[in-house]
Order: sequence, then structure tokens, then C-alpha cells
Amino acid sequence: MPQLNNGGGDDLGANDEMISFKDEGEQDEKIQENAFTERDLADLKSSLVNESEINQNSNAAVVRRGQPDEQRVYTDKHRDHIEDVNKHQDGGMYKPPTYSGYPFLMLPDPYLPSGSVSPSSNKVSVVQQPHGMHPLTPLLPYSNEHFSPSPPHLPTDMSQKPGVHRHQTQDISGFYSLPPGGVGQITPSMSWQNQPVYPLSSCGFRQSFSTSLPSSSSYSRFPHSLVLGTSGMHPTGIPHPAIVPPSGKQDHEQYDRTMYAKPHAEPKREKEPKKPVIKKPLNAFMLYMKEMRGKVIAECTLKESAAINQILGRRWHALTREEQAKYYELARKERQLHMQLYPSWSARDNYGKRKKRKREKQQDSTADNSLDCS
DNA sequence: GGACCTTTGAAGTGT
DNA sequence: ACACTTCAAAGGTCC
Repeated sequence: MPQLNNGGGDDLGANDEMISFKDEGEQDEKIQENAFTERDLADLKSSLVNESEINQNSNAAVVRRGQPDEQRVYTDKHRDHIEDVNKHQDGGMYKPPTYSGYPFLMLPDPYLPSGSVSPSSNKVSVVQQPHGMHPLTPLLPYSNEHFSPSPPHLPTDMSQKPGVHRHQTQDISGFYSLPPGGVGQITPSMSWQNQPVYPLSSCGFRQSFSTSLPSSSSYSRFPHSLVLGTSGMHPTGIPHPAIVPPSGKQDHEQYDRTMYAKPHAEPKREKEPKKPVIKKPLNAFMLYMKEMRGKVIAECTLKESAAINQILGRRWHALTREEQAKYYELARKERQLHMQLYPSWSARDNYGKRKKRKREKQQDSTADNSLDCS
């Protein structure tokens, strides 16, 4: 976005930071994009082999060999980066989204000069194209006025103040009952029910996309099922994909099947006395993973998520700031939308829903280490 | 059947 | 303010 590039041009971070970003060996990864997958796969496989051989001594250290410091740097960097972005947005370079259509609203890359999609972002596009719509593809003409982490009426720090009641300050109906043609050139098929951003049927195999795809598998993970029953209904009457029946996981299949099958919801509802679980909104990396998983699976013929996630983690770091910015922005919008849909929801609501064995295990390993050290 | 693995980031909790 | 913990997705693996 030209505006962001102006005024110091550090919309995505200072140039020097960018340089350091690339100095960390990222450039090679970008340049060797084509070799990336093969290298990933080879590395991963060897890592997995090594891991299985050495794991008893060093756990997953082998897999992450040579990366921990890097990753920490990246993490900090991304954090700075986002702050940079937000800073700029707050600075007026980046105006608040009206949210009149966020769910369907896929943005052009406002961070890129000329607002176009960067060549490297084509990686993403390629995956998306079978769907006919890249999740990041602008369904609506992007306007600065539609972007800001902290709209005057919806301050970003709303989400940063746990416990503070989130007022539904925006007219949610504005982006749920989006009238055909009401926002730009959105077609009915692009409506909220189409999951504008995070398509996918479970695995994200966009390649399998067809026009006959249930409208539920759209680009957002907020499919707005009409049939979740009351348990999945937002007060606005619009269900949200983050709502998961207490009985089980929220899988896409379930959503897809019930999405438009109103009559079937009733019987099941009787068996769901518990409160539905509202899941956390996805962060940038999760969104990226969701989008790229299918591609990695196809390229690497891997299925194991742990392995795939390692690859995706590396690729994430290999992304340019601009590319990552797209996902940060999407994540931000997810959070805002989530916040509006569930003003009283807190991440704490889902705490304790998982067993804490991991923690216990860590403590055990710590104990083991102490034993080793002694 | 359910925890684990593995990743990053957001948010909650504890000090 | 900072460090730490938990959860979000995903699907094979293991108990």
C-alpha cells in the first residue's frame, strides 16, 4: 500500500530490520523457493529419522537443530513487525475497517506497493486458485478506510483487556446481512456463508474445489451455519464456526453437512445440553497453516501433522514480511470479528479443556534432566 | 478414545 | 513488566 510505504516507509518495520531479517539466511530460502519443498522434505525426513534415533537423549532438539535462536529472533521480529504495522495503522495511515463485510472481504495486499500481490505470494494464490478465489484476493476494493486495528469505535486494545466487557459497538448485522451488491461486488456466492478466508474442507485441498462445493466451505472459518441450532447461534442469529458443539470437535464435515440443512438440527440439539465451545480465533500462523497445509501435503506426500507443521513453521519464517502481513491482518480481523460475535468470550473460557499432561510431562522431563545432571 | 507431537501467535495467569 | 502457560489446527501415532 503506497500510503504505508510513505511516511518513512517502515510500515512493516524499519528497513534495517528487514535487512536483518534477510540476513538471517532467509534470502537463500526465498531464492531457492523451488528447492524448498524438496529440501524441506529431505531435511524433515532426515530429521525425523535422527529424531527417532536420538530423541531419547535430546527430544526434538535434532529437528530444530540450528534454529532455536533463529526462531526466537523471528518471533521477536514478528512481534515487532506487527507492532509496526499496528503502529502505522494507528497512525492514521491505515484506517479502520468498517467491517461491513469482513468475512467475505478478502483484502488485496495493502502492504505491498501498488497493493498488488507479491510474486512470492503467488504461492498462496496457486493453492487458492482452484477455488476460484484466493483467500487474500480482494473481493472488495480495498480502501484504507476499511483497515485499522483500532477503529475509533472498536479499539484494538479491546481485545487486550481481558475481563473488560466487549461492547458490541458495531453493527454486526452490517456484515452478516450483507445485502447482495451491498458491498462492492460481492456476489451471493461470496456471502458470509462461504467461508471467505479459510476454505477448506478439512485438509485444505483446494485442488478439489469445485463450484458444487458446499457453500459452507468458503473462505472463512466462520461458515455461519444456519443449522447449528441455537447452540451455535450468535445473538445476531448468525452461527459461527468457532462454536463447537460440546460433544466434540468442530470439524468442517460437520459444518458442511448441517450448514444448510435446517431440519436436521433439531434432534441433535436435544443431546447437547452443554454450552457450546467457542474456540479461539486463529492467529496468523494458524491461518497460514490452514491454507498451506494441503499444499505441503501434496508436495511432500506427508500426512503427519507434526512433520507438516515443522515445514510450515520454516516456510512461515521464509515468508517476506509483506506476505506474513497478510496473515497478520487476517488474524487481526478474525480476532475483531470473533470479539464482535462473542463479546463476553474469553480465551480463559477454554482453559482446562485439554488435559495438562504436557505440562506434567515437561515437569517429569525436568525431573529427569535433573537426574541426569546429578 | 484420547493424549501426544509440532509449529507460531494471542491471550491469560502468575510473580 | 516480564515470564510462563494454555489453546488454536491438523492428522498420524501411541498408549
